[in-house]
Amino acid sequence: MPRSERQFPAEGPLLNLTVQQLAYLVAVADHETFSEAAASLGVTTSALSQGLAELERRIGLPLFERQGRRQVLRDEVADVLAYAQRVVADTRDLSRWVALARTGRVGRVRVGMIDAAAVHHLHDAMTSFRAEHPDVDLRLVVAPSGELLDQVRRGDLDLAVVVDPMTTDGLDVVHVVTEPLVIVAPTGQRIGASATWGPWVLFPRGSRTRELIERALVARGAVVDVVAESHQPDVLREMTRLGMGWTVLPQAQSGLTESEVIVEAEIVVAERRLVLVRPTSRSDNPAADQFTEALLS
Amino acid sequence: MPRSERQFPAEGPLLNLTVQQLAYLVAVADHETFSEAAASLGVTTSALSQGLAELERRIGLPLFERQGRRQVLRDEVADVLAYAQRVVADTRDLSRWVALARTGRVGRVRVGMIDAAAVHHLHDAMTSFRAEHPDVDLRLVVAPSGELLDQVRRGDLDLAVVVDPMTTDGLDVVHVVTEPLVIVAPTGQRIGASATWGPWVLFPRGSRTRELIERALVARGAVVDVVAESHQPDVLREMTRLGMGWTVLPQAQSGLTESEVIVEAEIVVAERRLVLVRPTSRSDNPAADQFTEALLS
DNA sequence: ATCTTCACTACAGCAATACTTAACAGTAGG
DNA sequence: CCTACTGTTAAGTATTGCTGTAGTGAAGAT
Repeated sequence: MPRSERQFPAEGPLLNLTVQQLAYLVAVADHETFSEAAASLGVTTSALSQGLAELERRIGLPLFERQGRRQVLRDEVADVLAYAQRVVADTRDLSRWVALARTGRVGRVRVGMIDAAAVHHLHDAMTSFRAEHPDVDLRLVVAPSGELLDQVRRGDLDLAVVVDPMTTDGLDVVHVVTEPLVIVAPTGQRIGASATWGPWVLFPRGSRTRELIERALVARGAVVDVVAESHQPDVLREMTRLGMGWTVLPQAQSGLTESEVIVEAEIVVAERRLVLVRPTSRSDNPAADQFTEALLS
Repeated sequence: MPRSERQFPAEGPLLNLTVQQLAYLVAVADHETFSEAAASLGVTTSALSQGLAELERRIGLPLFERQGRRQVLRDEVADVLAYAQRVVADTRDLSRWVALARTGRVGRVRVGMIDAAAVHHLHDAMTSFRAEHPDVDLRLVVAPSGELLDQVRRGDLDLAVVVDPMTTDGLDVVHVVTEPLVIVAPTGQRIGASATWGPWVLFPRGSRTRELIERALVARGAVVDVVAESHQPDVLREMTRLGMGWTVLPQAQSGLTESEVIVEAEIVVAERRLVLVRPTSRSDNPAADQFTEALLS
């Protein structure tokens, strides 16, 4: 159908109005004259006049009547004005919300962290972020690095703090902290030559940290015979206490104070880099940007 | 300020959105895919896609995320969707209201009538209009023709039924009814030769009907000596009963039945044309159009 | 594995819109 | 009458919104 033929929206499902035009109407209702109203909106009187004429045309009803040299709203169209005021007010609210959302002060951040990061390294940063951004909906998933990376890639998470992965396709990676991995011998045993170490209770096969640990142990000439596995450092630590075997843990989760570690030679066998990963195309979540900034500062 | 520089509405008072774009958003929320939504609105997918992209750009926040080959609303922006739904719903209501207003089924009609029209000639037409257009706010002013004409010219009335005026500048005039003006003699007196008529109790000087009456009486050779005046036909009629003098009244207000009038020769001295007047520029009040139609049919 | 379908996007071209400035016109008050 | 103040109209320009066509990439079929 040629659009020029339908002079009236009578057929039509919906009036096509702009918020701008409605704002004009509201401004005119709030000010004595078109000129004042136009000034209050920062447009020329001409623009206002034309805009209102267009609004009138689209609605198909006369909205104004001349009174002397001014033009005033007819009171028949109080309903239209009420509508305009409602929409403009709603839009103002939306604008404010958007302004907040764009600066990351409201929004949602879905964060993944491995346990060490959540509990030890970034706990304080997270609590202070919560305090400073109370309106941000912060959701935390604690899981092993591999799972978290998958979720970031799938878009289920906005960002994650994980052990530095090998493949970083489609991800932005920023270093957060490097933590030492320390050997923990069963209760009562000394750490001697690497050939005497073991057997081991370690993180499960497939885990990134396990990989780092195995490589480090092999490099030092240790035999890596694994007799038990767990994702939970607590569990591994307890097994060493029970004498089941040796383990290697992030220092923060080893249950050893720094001084305890230092007195033992050779106890640090490796280190792991914790990194923050985000999808590369991430100009899209200001709240996540804010969170990232909070973590890195 | 060059408009191209302000990339973001951040500074900005108000987002400039169109109802159309919001309708797109709502449609997308209601349908599985963009294609369906576009079809439901009768536009191409391309238009919908571009429209939503534009909306996204103006809001400055990502609204969608890809899921496989579709694009779905992010749930972070539930607020935006709620806003859009509110505005679209309001606009739909407005559209309906406007449709009614344009066909004159809602609105306001300010009507002026001289007493004879309101009470005798058009009473039935008005009551049936009320019944058929219950949502039209009908306001009636009863006053002499001169006052009503002024009010129509000032725009205080949408239309009026008055005695056919001499000057009709800026007014549309349609004939409604012609009514005879009959002589009423004081009780007990016969209507003889015109020279014997009088003295008179008549409508006030300045009244249009008075003018018609005087002219007619003079034309018939009567002496027009006026001893009392009133705008109210009842009052004039009563004065004749009290013997104060003769009068001339619209037949309907004379208190005489048609048969009573007919038996007397010479009793009809003139007639007056009642007309409906409206401002010439009157494509602007559908309710008034409807009312006019009701009166004339 | 490739082919097809689906769901959306990019681009060109065109009409309509929304501004600007400048010139105009009607009214009120000296 | 002149002036100041309304709002409107005209002309020119940038922006917008649409259609149609031609992609692109993901899911599913053969």
